[in-house]
Amino acid sequence: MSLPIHRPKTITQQVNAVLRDRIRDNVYPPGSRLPSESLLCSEFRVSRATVRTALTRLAGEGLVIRKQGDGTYVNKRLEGVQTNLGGLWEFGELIEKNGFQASIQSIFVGQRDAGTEEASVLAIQPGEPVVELKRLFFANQRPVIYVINLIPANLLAVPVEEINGRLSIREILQLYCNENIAYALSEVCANLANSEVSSFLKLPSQTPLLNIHICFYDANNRPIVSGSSYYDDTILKLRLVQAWQ
Amino acid sequence: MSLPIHRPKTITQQVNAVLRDRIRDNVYPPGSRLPSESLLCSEFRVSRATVRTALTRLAGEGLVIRKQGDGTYVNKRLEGVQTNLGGLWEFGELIEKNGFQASIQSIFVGQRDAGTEEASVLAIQPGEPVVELKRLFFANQRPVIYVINLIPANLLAVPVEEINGRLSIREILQLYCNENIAYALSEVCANLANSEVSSFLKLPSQTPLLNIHICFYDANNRPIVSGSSYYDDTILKLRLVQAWQ
DNA sequence: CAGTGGTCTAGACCACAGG
DNA sequence: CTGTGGTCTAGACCACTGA
Repeated sequence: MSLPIHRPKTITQQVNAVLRDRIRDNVYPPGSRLPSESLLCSEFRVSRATVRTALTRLAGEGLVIRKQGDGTYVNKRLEGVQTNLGGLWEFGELIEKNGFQASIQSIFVGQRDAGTEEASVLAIQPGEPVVELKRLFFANQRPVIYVINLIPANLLAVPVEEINGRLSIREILQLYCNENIAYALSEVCANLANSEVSSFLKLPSQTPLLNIHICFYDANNRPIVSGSSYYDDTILKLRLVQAWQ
Repeated sequence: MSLPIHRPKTITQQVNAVLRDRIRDNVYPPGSRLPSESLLCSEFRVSRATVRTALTRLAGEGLVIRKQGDGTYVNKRLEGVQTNLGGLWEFGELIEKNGFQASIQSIFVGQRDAGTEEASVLAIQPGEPVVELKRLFFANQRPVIYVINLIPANLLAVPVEEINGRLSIREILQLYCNENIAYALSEVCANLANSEVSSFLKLPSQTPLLNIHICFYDANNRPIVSGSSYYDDTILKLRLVQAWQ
């Protein structure tokens, strides 16, 4: 097993988390102005650069809006559902942000040989073994996302049988492969549901669905997982916030 | 007319631009290691914080990958098409990144009264006037994106007739409204083409299309434009890079 | 081990918004 | 005018990687 190294959070992360909690708990209500950066510095006993790094991240997620010469304000438009881009593949989070209760069903976990196209995405040879995960995500007991993931089998540090199919992809990679995601390339398409997908999602076939292909890479630029997911966007809204510049 | 204030670029932006150019021009080829941060500091005669800010931005776009204890590398997987999220609404850029020649046709620019739902998105009263822009984007003379934008008419500083329908939304807002975008909320859906859309895009109706709704806000949290765009994703790929954490 | 990027500090000056 | 956020500097120490 991998050793779960305890890595204490950095000061910046702690400040970020405190501010995020205060916004969530309405200590800083929507639309209100946050304490000035220098006030936060003295409260947390940290330098201004640290506070600014934390605030920059919140602003990048659209949680706060900064106005030069004025102050930093809580964005009041995010009370409803929303998602930052990074959470695009944390489906549980996505479902709960939409106001539903999330659950996962593992449909298949097993090993097979990679096809030609699959192999090329994962930068392995066709026929090399891959671990396949097919999973279904539910929002309030209703199936909403169907996902297929492929991991090159040689990355796996444990037998296939030990994989818990209900963990997030990030957790699976960390626990079973000792790998961390550095970046991801994804492609968004609109497709009609095929029979496999429509049966799992309990939809009429030929329903238009969002289909997102993704490939995750580690810091060595090696592909570590590919994924293909099908959304029923009538139930689950795919909403993004983007800060500008 | 608005006054085009000349704002000299910050040092960070200049460093960022130089590094970006060098990567584009293969001074730093794909996969190669960049000079260390301290080397870049002495080359540009700036502090390390400045260099790091510039590199952090490049890393966030996935252009480079940083490895602690090792170095910063040019991501070799971005040679082909790709798009960062911010560019999602710079359609010309998107089309050219896909390797096509981009052109714009302005189909309609005019004023009308807002409907109920439109008014609620733009935080105005139903029946208040809005400026509507309908535009078609071409990739190599072939229509690929159809967009409808709505701007509250009271934001406009010039008569509707003066609007150049071939500018980007960002430019239109800056030139004619003196507004800058602070953030955007968007929603991605898979829809079947209706008759209006399918005729413009020259597609059979009932084709599945990507449909992206967006609303841009300024720093005062006021909605300044809404938009609805339809992609033919068989021609134009919607690809995103996301850095992780 | 030496060199890299990751984090953090304590200052400084600026542009800008508000009263 | 005062106070805000925006930018920048010159240091410091740490964690990590590769040879």
